[in-house]
Amino acid sequence: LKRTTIADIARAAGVSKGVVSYALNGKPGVSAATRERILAIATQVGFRANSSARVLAGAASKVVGLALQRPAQTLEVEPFFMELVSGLEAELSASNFALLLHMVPDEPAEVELYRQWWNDRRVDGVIICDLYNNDARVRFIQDLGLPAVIIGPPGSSISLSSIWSDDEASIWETVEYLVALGHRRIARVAGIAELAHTRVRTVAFERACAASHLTGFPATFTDYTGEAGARATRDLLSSPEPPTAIVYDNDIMAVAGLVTAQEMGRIVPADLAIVAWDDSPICRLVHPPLTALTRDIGDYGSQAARLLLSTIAQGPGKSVIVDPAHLTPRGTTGPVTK
Amino acid sequence: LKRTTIADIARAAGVSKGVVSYALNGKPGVSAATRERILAIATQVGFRANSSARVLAGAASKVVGLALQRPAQTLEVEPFFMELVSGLEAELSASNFALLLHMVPDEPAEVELYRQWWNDRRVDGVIICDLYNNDARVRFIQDLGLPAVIIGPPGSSISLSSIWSDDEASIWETVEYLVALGHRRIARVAGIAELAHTRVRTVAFERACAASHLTGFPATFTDYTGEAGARATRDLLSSPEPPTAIVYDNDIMAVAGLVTAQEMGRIVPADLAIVAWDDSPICRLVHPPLTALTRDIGDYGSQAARLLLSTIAQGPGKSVIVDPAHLTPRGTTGPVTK
DNA sequence: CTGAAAGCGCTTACAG
DNA sequence: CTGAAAGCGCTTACAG
Repeated sequence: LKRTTIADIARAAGVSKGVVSYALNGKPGVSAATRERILAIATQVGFRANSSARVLAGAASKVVGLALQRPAQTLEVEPFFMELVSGLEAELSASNFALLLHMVPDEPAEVELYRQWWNDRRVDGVIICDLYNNDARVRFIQDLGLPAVIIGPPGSSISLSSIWSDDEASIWETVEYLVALGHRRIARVAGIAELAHTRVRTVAFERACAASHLTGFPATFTDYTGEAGARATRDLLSSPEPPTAIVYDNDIMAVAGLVTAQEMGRIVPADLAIVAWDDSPICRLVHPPLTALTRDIGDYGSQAARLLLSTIAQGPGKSVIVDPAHLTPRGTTGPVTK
Repeated sequence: LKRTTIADIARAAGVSKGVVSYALNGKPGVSAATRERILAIATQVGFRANSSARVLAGAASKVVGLALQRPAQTLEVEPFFMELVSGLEAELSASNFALLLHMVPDEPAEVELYRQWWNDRRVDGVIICDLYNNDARVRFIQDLGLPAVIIGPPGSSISLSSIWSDDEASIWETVEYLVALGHRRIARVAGIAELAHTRVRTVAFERACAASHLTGFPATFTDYTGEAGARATRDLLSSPEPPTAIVYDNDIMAVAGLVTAQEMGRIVPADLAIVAWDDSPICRLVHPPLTALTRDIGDYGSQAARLLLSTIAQGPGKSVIVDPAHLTPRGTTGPVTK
């Protein structure tokens, strides 16, 4: 099974390999007639340039890499992940870029992967997800010189491109809405404390509560599982001064919280209001359907892809802030009844 | 930023490039002392062989490809997908193979991707998911000569390795269990009709019902969404002779069915028994928790990876059948009350 | 056990 | 506008 190469095309067209390369890559220096002849032959024989050879000779790989830490991150990533990848893909494939997805067990493996990718020029750039506080990857990627876009709140002194959704605004919108409904005791069941966006939300939540003179509940940090959500809810509702509203950092915990509250005899939303962050089909399936913070994750991914492509072409751009998640009121929020 | 190459290592070690290559790849023909010296230098400078060059020169890529059709498949794939990939990864990385994940919009794009992958030797083999009835990909992969493992029921005259879970056994177990509880009117809300495993389940369900002399309900085919599950449930419960039990082809539809039944005033499981296929955290979160068909998807993935690695090394193996999904009775099934 | 060389399939200056 | 050649960084027969 001999593969077809540019040498074969060159022979068939009666030109040199170099001319074939120029024609195939749309570079100048080939007459229109020759170019057309070459393209016709290439199409006819179904020619596909060998990408290893292309990359080895110095061409761009036209591939964008995305490493995901697993399985620790599983639950956090699931609802968000697929939509983000869809959005990335849509934008990338429009520019003839491919997305290379790679699962890694931990940060050292992720960093090693970046090193290898860049060493091989297997990717032209990468997307960095799930940013931690003082994330070591940022510095590493910067030193490596690998073009990158960070999806997450821009930390201090980052010279990488970054994109993120303004979680602070969403928190304020949520707290003010609940306060307007008469809630004075609002708790928050948060995700992993070390994640950068968790911190942003936590700080914003404290400020928003303080602004309305609420006696704030300390955030409960979890691993995003339903079990953790149920436990946190049980603890909160069992306390001497239970909250009248709880905001959850993901949909699974919100569903678990809803079921837990109902099991404990609470009527939702009369006894307890519930807000889920990141809407999903599950939020609409439960009863009553969950009030949720909704955002266009696919568009988030598309914008990240656009930013990365421009970073690859012209160096790091400035931070982009996408539309924040907005409240979609459904059946789990209402005025305080007591 | 000059990259380190085997030429640099060779110079430092005072040997030729060929010897470095042999030493690095653990091939014979190098004295222990030389090998050790070379390895020490390579480790010290953090040498990483350029994979494009390796592959271009004819080495194995040590990469396994997995193409996923999106976004049409989104919902079907989500619950199952992550666990499968985890299992694949675990087994592959133990053998120093990487997993290359690629989203494609449709079958032509998927087929083109296989062609490109194999043309470039970017992968040593692929995993084929979401098998359709008379799937054209099977024939294509076979003709291409690309090592592959099919995850799904082996069709007729397939010479590719395949692995699948015996859905027929799970269907029989479910029907017999429901019959033992006294159910005589059992319906099934199925997934996409064109998927091979859907057909296997449908045929098995009809046979199992016939074996117990049940007047079978025709399967309702859906797109796996909660909306479709709710609609199917509404239709079934509104019919003159409604079922007393419904089996759903995924967790989302089962949850939607449960909520729909409750909205229609039915008590679950007294008025209606519900079984979900493929267990998930959501199944345990709703109230009452869903009786589900549970299987070890991660192990399924690991076995698929093992089969592919052996296929790459020694050609296609025979079909592997993994443990079927087994019933995990929870709160949505019980004896018939009327 | 080791070295020198050809070759994998491209791209890209460099001459004409 | 076109051709001949060098080079990307490896692997692998082929000699010694």
